[in-house]
Amino acid sequence: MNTLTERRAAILSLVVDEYIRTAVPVSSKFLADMSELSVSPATVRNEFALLEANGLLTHPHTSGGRIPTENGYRTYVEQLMFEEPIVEEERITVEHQLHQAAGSVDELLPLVSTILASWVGNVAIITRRTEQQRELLQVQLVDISGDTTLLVCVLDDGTVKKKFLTIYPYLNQTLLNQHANALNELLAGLTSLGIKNLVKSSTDFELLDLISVIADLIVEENMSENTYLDGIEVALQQPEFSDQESMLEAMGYLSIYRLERLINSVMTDGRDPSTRIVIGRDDDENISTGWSIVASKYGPDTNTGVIAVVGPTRMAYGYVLPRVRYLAGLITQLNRDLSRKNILDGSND
Amino acid sequence: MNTLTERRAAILSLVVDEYIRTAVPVSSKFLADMSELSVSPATVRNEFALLEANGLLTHPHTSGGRIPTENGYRTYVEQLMFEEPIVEEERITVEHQLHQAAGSVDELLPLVSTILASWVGNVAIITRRTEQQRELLQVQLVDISGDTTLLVCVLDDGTVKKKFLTIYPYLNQTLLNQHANALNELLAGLTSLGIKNLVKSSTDFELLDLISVIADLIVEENMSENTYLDGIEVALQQPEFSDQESMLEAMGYLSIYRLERLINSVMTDGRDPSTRIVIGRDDDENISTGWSIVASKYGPDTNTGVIAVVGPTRMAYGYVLPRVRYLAGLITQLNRDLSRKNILDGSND
DNA sequence: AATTAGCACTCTCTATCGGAGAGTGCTAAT
DNA sequence: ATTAGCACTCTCCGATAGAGAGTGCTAATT
Repeated sequence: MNTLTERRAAILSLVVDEYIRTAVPVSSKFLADMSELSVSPATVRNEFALLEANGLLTHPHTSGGRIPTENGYRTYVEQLMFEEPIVEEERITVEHQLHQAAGSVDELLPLVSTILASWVGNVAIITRRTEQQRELLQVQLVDISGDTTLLVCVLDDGTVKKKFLTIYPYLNQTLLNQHANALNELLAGLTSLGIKNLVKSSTDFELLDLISVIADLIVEENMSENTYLDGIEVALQQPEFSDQESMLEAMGYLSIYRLERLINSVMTDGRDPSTRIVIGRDDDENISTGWSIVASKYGPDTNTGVIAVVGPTRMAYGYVLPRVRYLAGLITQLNRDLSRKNILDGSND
Repeated sequence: MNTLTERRAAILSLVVDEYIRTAVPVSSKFLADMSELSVSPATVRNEFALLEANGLLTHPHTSGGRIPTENGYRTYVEQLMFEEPIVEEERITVEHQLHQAAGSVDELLPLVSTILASWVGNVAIITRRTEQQRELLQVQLVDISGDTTLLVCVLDDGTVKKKFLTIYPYLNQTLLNQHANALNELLAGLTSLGIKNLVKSSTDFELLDLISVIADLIVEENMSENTYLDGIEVALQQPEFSDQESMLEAMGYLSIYRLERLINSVMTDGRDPSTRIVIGRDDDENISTGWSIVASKYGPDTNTGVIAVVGPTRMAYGYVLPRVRYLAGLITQLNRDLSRKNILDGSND
């Protein structure tokens, strides 16, 4: 195994940069002509050969220039990549767009996913963990029809959860209101866990079943409400998907269900960093060959959610990474602002 | 203009059927070899020439067989098409799948769109009109944080609508409950129109602004909640979209926002039939060349919503139409069952 | 008068060929 | 260690040719 000399690293870096930019294999002549290297094509070719021996470059056919291998991309990302800084103008644009969704997380996250997707020209996905510590603010029971009652729970982040119930014997709205009042007195301010503990501690409540239903409903994960995906169309314009077959395959790969599982498994495999780049078929991940993920956890908790970009391995990592990280920080900040506001308000009561 | 003799009609029908099936231009020899016609290729060619003169057929290049024009498809659909009956087995499968979503319309419609899409191999879309006559069942006001209050409205079909408000001066939860009780006494059982009339009739209510907000919120159209789309992936597998460009163009065309407007405009242009087939660029519609729509209104009201299939003009109309109609009827029936139940339950009180 | 056989014609499709161009690997010279 | 030189490989592109499919038209047939 040869060492990665400085010049060799520079050449690898240039090949990756150029291939990412143009999607065309990079030739020795092209690199030699660049002022930065001031060596002849033959020298570059020698370095090519060594980089290829190290498994960092390859060439699709004998006379067609070099492209990075997956390991080449990994080396590039870990050691060589220049992170394209976010210029003031970009920052202003993003924050301007986000102003429209200052209200709640429900509005914030889909907007951020759209912004990220169009920013980096790839698929953007944001998953959100259901906050286990959310508190129940209010319960409501509404008589819809003779045998259908609607249970409505409002949580402290403004989320509204509902569930249709069938309650025997029939309870009219007046009775339902009485029950709801009793439930509110008992449960308001509790988390799902708190409610469950309450249930455990004593069994002489009326409506015990209903209380359990509420505890479950609060923490129910509903993927379509907690995962936001955007950018499929723009991602599919890349030359990687220039024929119908690869395009359909990509569409299948980019299904929100698959990606949601994938992203979460990548970020919850015990590694600590809040930001990860997974390139191609990694040993211990079930990512497909040809695909990469740039993912970052966002807060305020270590477990709040993940924001990620998914695209072909030929991805502008140096451009994508800072932007994913930046938006993750922005979401964290906005979340923190919201919850701090709640705490302050609470102490005012 | 020549008349459409019986044999000429049969030939047109066979060409359309065959082209729909294979996406390959149909030759005179092929039709002559079919037992049904028992004429020579030369005769078929003569008929071809006449059909072409009438603008019902065309040929993409001199020696490549005939394909239908948009007018050819229209004549086929209006006069010649055989409607493929739904066999018992299909019916059972569909009704079995729908059993899972007996609960509410929210669960029913996305499932139906998925079923329809995979059934006909094209994009299926279902739009739902917000029912203007829905009654408000209950209002809730929840204190989220010092300057944010959540308004929650439950409607008589089980829909829950919410809206964040900023109320000055600050009202704590006890005060909010009092207001909510007052609002419920005043507004429960009213439609949006009823509430607006109430507002008009007298102006001495407290919280007049809030009442207006509620009236608006009840009838607020939220497209993403009321439109269901499925089948893009399966539709894009058709040979019409065999290159990246046409595929991307199709993806743009199949955007849920465009289609939602399109479908509704097609079905609300004053024509009476509950089922329509629009083929290609029609004079008075803004459908694109190459695309067709098979749409049907569903009930129980004349205005409840539309279920439709969208795909290339080379669409199996005889297969799609009965299935769209069948599912429209099925939705109507299920809706009717639901509302009848409500009426019966109401009279029992 | 309608139908059909016959035939020349057109156009597509596919394979093949060849040359230009790009890029490489290797060797020998610097 | 670097580089000039050169033979070699492979792609890309256009031209060419032949097969095949299908047509339009004319003249013969029913």
